[in-house]
Amino acid sequence: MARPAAKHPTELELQILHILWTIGPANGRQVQTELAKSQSRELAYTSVVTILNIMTRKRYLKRRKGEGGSFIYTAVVNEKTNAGRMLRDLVDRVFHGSASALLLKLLEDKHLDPDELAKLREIVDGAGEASKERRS
Amino acid sequence: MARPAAKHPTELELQILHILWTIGPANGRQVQTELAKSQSRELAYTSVVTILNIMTRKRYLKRRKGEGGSFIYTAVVNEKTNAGRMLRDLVDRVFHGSASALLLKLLEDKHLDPDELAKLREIVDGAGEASKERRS
DNA sequence: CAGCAGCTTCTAATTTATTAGAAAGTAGCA
DNA sequence: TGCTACTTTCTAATAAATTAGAAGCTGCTG
Repeated sequence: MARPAAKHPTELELQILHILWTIGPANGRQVQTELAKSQSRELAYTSVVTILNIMTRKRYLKRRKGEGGSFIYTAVVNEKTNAGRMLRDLVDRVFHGSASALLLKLLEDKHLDPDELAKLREIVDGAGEASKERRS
Repeated sequence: MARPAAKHPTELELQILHILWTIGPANGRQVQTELAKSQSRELAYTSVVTILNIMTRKRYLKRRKGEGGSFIYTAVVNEKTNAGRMLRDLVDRVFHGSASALLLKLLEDKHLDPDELAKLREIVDGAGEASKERRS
């Protein structure tokens, strides 16, 4: 028993999912173009299709015949759902199940850009108000 | 060019790091025992040592000769630093750089246990207060 | 000193992930 | 209809991750 199958999409798979979440159902050629454009990842067409088929086997995608004869791939996994799963996994594996530890880390992160920090404070203020409401 | 080296410790490596962060410097035998205990992962001694050496090569650990003749392994990477790195990576790769999106997801997570939720609110309240201070 | 109990290092097997060429199929057009 | 420009599928190679046995070294102990 070597290497268990990964619980989450791999890096390349995530990039492809991101493309499909963004532009919607697409064929291999479009995915290849988008990969080259956004991710600066120059892959041969057959490489892209190989990954798409593996992702279909893993049930990350489904495919159907399109007009032009080529397959159209659609993301089966939902972006939000996936993000939630991966976040929960990080909480479990890296923060030992403590969401609050993660939040503290998030707030102390020096690499956060000011805009994001402001937005974070807004959310945090809002949630603070909301919980004050509930308490009174 | 197949498979680039992983940017972060793999699952098994993370479990081992966790052990060393918890009990401090340890030899292969101790790590094996702890793995079997906490992670329900029964690995042969030589398997554990192989991983420890790979982790040493990757600069995750350093090792020195101990009294009993066996090597003592020490974590080089810091737990907080690593958690921060992995968190930032998740923000980038899964939440497209938006820490606030991650926070919203964290707050809406139905799988959070009540204790953690309470702690989250506390932090969020505190941060809310703090930012109110700064504004006044 | 011989042997054993322990360690390290070497070697190797398996699976996943990544990459891509070769071969085979298909549909439109000259 | 035969060529061409696509497509898909098959095959394969490489690297990392995981697992572990075989071989070799070392220091006690009877």
